[in-house]
Amino acid sequence: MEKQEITIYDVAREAQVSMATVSRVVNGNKNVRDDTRNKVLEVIKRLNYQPNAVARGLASKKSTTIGLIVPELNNLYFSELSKGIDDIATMYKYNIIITSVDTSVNREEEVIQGLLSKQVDGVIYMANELSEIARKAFERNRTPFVLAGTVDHDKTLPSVNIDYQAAIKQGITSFLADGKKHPALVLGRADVEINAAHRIKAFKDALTDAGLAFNDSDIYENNFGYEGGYQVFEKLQANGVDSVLVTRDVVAAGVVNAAFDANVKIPEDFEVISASNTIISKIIRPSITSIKQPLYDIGAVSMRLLTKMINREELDEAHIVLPFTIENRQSTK
Amino acid sequence: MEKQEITIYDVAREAQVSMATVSRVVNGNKNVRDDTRNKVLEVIKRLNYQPNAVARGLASKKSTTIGLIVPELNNLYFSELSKGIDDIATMYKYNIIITSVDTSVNREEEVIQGLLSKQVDGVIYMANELSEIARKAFERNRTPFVLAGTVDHDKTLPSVNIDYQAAIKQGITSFLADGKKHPALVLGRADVEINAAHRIKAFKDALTDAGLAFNDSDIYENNFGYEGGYQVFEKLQANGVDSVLVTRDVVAAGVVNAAFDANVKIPEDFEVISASNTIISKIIRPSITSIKQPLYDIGAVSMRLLTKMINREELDEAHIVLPFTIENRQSTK
DNA sequence: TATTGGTTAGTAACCGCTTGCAAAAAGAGT
DNA sequence: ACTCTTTTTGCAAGCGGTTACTAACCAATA
Repeated sequence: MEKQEITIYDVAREAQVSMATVSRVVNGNKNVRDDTRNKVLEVIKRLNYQPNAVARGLASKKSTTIGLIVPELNNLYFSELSKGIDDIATMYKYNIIITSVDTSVNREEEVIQGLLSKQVDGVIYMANELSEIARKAFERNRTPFVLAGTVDHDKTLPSVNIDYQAAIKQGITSFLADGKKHPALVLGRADVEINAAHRIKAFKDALTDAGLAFNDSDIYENNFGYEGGYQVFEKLQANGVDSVLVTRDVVAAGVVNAAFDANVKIPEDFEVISASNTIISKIIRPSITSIKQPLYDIGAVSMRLLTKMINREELDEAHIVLPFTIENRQSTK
Repeated sequence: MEKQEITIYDVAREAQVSMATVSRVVNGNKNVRDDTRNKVLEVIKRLNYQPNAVARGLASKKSTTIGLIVPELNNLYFSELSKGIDDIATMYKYNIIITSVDTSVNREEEVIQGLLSKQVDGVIYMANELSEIARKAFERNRTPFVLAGTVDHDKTLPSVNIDYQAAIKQGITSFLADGKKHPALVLGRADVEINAAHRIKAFKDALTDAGLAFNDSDIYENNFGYEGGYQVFEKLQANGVDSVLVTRDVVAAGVVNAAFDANVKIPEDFEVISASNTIISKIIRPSITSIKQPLYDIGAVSMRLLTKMINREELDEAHIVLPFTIENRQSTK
């Protein structure tokens, strides 16, 4: 008893109207007499008709689907952003095709083309930085794109961010205010833009403002997660660093645990701030003071922005900067 | 200069062949002479032709897209599963439409219908339990479904799991072996199947085997994350519990921190095991002994299973049980 | 040379829906 | 009753592919 899929034809026949009318009813077009509409709705319900979204997409050139590009699936930072996106997407009846792109592998072009071939109505790109490949792919197309929590120096694409420079600067300044003399910065790769142009610059600025000299060796690159953080602490200590701002929370957790294991007193002798406020910062003891980015909101606002672009509404502002705060916990005074 | 989308017609015209031939080339059909194929491929490259996946889907009734249903996006447990799924999906060229379903809201039916209307080739359902709504929706359809880390007492649908009962039992037994006298179980809701039929039963069994009495009050329901875990510790202590198995890792983290703050010595006076081995269990001090479910593998195997079902291959086994281990950390002896 | 059979390529129907256009129906006005 | 509008409805042409069927081609075999 293979169940036949019910099509718009079946409904039309059963309701004794044309498929055009059924289509109008389904799409809420008002040019339908009330009793006709009711008749059609009754049949739709009776047959349990469900429009085929693919056929619809082909005919209307709208898929009610958006693409989401993330660097890693199993990372709370992006999960939190995704949640904001998902909630708004649901509200506007969009589905989300999620694709993870390990930028080290050269699959970005392919992934973006794949999304476009599925006729997504828009794409949200989340990473720390907009890669050249992605930029070019986006510029070649008229599909709307939004960058969420992603730095783009050209500002060609709409984006939603916080002021990364201000955040880092405030963090470093607070170290100095607490009497620390030798702050450091631990980040992923120093050559990606969000780090080079924003974080490192902010770090320099904070030092300069305080009359301190900047030294390249105070920038530590680390991409190796918790273990990496744990290991980098030794270097930090060897170099006399007494306070550190770490971009990724798991790395920060590694640093804190290493300090704890080395009997270094936090925050008295060593302070830590993390740039992503996930639950890890809160759970670990000592808990970690974090730059509290409104991740959920960044996601939600990005998605809202995307819906506006899809509907070709006027954008008040294509580069939205959301406020951040610093959540004080035990790892700073 | 609105760029026209290149269609198969354009390629056909340019290559002076019919669209059928282009289609064959694109789909790797071998009934094409080599020089014809090359000519077509050259044009495809030159025009940068990208087949429209929607049109393709309509004509072929395959979308090369699968649906993924998760309870929460921002939960490391599901993220880890998703990663396994994603990697295999990528390998087989499937895209993933991810949808989160808060089961408390009654949107499950709608979500599943939405996925089906998009003509997904298959669906992976991840939750702790297969809801009745989902079961019915799945049974009405011939779209392949796989349950990943999800209990289904009827075993009507293919699934990939670990042996939850054995895992819990082993955990509780280890408490007793360590000399603990009063173990407890903290879980989400006691009435969902994975808990009632598996975890609670295993808890009872372990006690019975050790000649201890089971008491309903040793089952604690808690769905409130870290804070909830923190609060439940007080009750545990008041009731004389000396060891606890907690299903969610953040809840376990709450318990551990509460114990720490209450100066209760772990593991000497209080032992904790978590049923999900995410990074949180590893980072927290004392680190938490965890049932190490092969989450990534569960995801990967589920996806592989789904591809087999999609291709109508014979299934050796529709209910796969993967091995688990217990990762000993500081929260147990 | 006629027959056969395997390749290669084209024709056109179809997938299920949207939508512009025009016809039919229903009101309105005189 | 008749014309002029305004609404409601149907027709049919796509949307961009896949694929069954058929025809053309070509070499091999009888």
